Amino acid sequence: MARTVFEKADAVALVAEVFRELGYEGATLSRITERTGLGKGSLYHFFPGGKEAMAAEVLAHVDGWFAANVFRPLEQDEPRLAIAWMWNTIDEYFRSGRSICLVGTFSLDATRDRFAGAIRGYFTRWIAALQQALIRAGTEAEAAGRQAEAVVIQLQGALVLSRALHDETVFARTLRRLAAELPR
Amino acid sequence: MARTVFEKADAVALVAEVFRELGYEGATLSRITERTGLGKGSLYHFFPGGKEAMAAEVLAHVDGWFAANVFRPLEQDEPRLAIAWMWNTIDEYFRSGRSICLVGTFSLDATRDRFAGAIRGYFTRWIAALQQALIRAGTEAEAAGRQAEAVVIQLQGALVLSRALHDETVFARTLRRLAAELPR
DNA sequence: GTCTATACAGTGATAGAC
DNA sequence: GTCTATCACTGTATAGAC
Repeated sequence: MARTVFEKADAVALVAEVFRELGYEGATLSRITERTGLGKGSLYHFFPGGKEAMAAEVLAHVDGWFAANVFRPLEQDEPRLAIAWMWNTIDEYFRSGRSICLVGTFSLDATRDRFAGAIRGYFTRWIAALQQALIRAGTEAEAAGRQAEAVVIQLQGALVLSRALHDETVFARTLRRLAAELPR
Repeated sequence: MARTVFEKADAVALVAEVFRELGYEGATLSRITERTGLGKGSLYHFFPGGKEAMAAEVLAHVDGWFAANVFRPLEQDEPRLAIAWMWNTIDEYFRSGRSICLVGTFSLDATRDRFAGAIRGYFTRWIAALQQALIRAGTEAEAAGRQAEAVVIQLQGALVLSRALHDETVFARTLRRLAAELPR
């Protein structure tokens, strides 16, 4: 059988998907091995810190992706454009609700305490970035804060409900509703 | 050491709390034993079906509680009164966001597939009950459906964010915002 | 970098004494 | 009903060959 050689970046992306689907506790090493095709040897070569290091790197990877594709545009680009861009990016990223938010999953059980800093950082930056964009688009500061928080809440909630009902239309519908409520 | 004798109802309530805090995979038998004070002997006496039966009964218990305290009032009582009652009940139940939704937690990882029916039933009945109340309060049917779904989404999302940020005010703020948007 | 073999604690579950 | 002892198995992690 042909050996497949991975780079670390590939490994992180593959492992991320397993954590996303199964949660931290549900993602056992054997399931990670089985779903990624990476043997234990490879996994511990890439992540000498073991399972906790895998999850930490995966969180950092997700945060980096959002920083580049969502947070920075909101912070720096033309605000209405960045907000419109966010709806599309988010819809693609969560595959219209079929995939879910790894950070959200980690928030709900005791995994939160293991990665408290990374989890808090992700959400606070998202809310702050969106608030700034709204302010620059002409919204009053306090209202912008409330609105930004409400958007993140509804995205997370829509992911929960989408998955609970096996119904992708929930997420798409929520995105459309939010887009209509915010400055365009 | 004094032996404490439990009834099954006590056992279900105690076990529920462990699943809520740790999730299905995180709630190992030893952690359940340690946090409830119930030995394995007692647990398997109450739940011959093992861990999966524990979670199933816990889900049924949660559903029963919501049926009595949230769904039936929405379905049968004066709608504006039932909606006002819901905000208070929910706030207490989730201890203002410090506690989270067991059904929501189970929705996000592979646990969903284990209890798909119970999970879907809980959310569909909640949304349908709220939609009916809104219709009886004078809202047009389709708008009532959208609004009911949005409320459940935002409650779930607020629980995620509350926990992620260690910030209870998120949940309280969301409840107030929702209460202001719905008929009173 | 990937594999195999292996350590050893922890997993869900059962049986029998009280 | 509750306890203790124990089962077979899976959990994370490590070591060494290639």
